[in-house]
Amino acid sequence: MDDSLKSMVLRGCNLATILEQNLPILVNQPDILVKSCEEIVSVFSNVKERVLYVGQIGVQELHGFEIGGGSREHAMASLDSQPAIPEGGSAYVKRLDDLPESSEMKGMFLHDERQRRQLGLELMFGEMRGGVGGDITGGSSGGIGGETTLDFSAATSSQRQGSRKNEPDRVVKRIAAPQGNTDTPPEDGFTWKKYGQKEILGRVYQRSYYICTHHKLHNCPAKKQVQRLDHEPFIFEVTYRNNHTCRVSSAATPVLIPPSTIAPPPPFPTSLVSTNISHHLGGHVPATSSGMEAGSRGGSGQFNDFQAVADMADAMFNSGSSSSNSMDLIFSSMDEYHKWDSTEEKKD
DNA sequence: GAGATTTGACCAGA
DNA sequence: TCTGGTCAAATCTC
Repeated sequence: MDDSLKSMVLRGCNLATILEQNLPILVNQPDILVKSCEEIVSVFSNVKERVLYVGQIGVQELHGFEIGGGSREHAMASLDSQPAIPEGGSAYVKRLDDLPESSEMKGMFLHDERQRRQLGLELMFGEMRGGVGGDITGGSSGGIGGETTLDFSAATSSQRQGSRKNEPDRVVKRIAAPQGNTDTPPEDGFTWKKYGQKEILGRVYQRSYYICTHHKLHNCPAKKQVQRLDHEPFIFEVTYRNNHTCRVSSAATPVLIPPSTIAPPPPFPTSLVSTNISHHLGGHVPATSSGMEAGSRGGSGQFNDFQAVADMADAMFNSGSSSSNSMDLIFSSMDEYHKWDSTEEKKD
């Protein structure tokens, strides 16, 4: 893990600490509370993306959350070693709730169940049943609409317990319902036609079946299934099967694109929210640590930061419709970060 | 009227 | 035989 990544993690921890220490005051100032929560989510989401995309520790660490139907003891398996995956066993990633209370990883995140769910942090540890042997690829983000992707493209059909023979490669994602809307599945940038809905044994909610609307025109074989989770109706489990060949949406979320082909996101800019907290709280914010300072910037760059953060937050948290627009917004915001970073580095 | 959605029936894998 | 996935006719919406 490089220093910038460490500083980002420390920064997220510090923000959480600040939030915790000022919680009694912030409960009466919901606007600031929400902003600070969003910022913490953004920081850790960015860390997650960088880790997964850069591949420094990504897949191995996620494997540490137990793949292979093992016991609770394996849930926090050593990050230094790959857990054993039983032949033909089911694979899943342990839920955050299953992590021991002493877990540092768990301690990094908020303890309140509802808040975690709202922020989508739990999605980083989403439960998964299905195949074995595939890679876990990084989702696009945390927060509302955040997602966890498990790519089983590398798994053989014989390894997929419960799946049918010759079933095409599939990717399972968990996506929070946009704005808490449980009526409509989250958009992913592609256009789908619903061709079936069915009650599934042992499931509370019906599963919906979709096929790419361009399957006739472009002979596109892409399909997806959308299933609401029994215990968390605000979260959809979306199973993608087959790659799109239609290329109907250039801005669509690149579900199946290998992480290695995606440029790592730039370092997340520093926050103004924490500054705002300090301002609003009249100096209740504790002294910054080295981690905070490593990520802090001042001067005119703050306005750009704020604007970019606002844009990104708006795109990530408020967009429930056109994915292309939101993704454009996100990437344009990232471009802004990158430009700003470059200029700052030149100054240094 | 065209396209999307719903829903019951059918098919095939386990 | 059971169950998940798909088909296709009926219905709905624009």
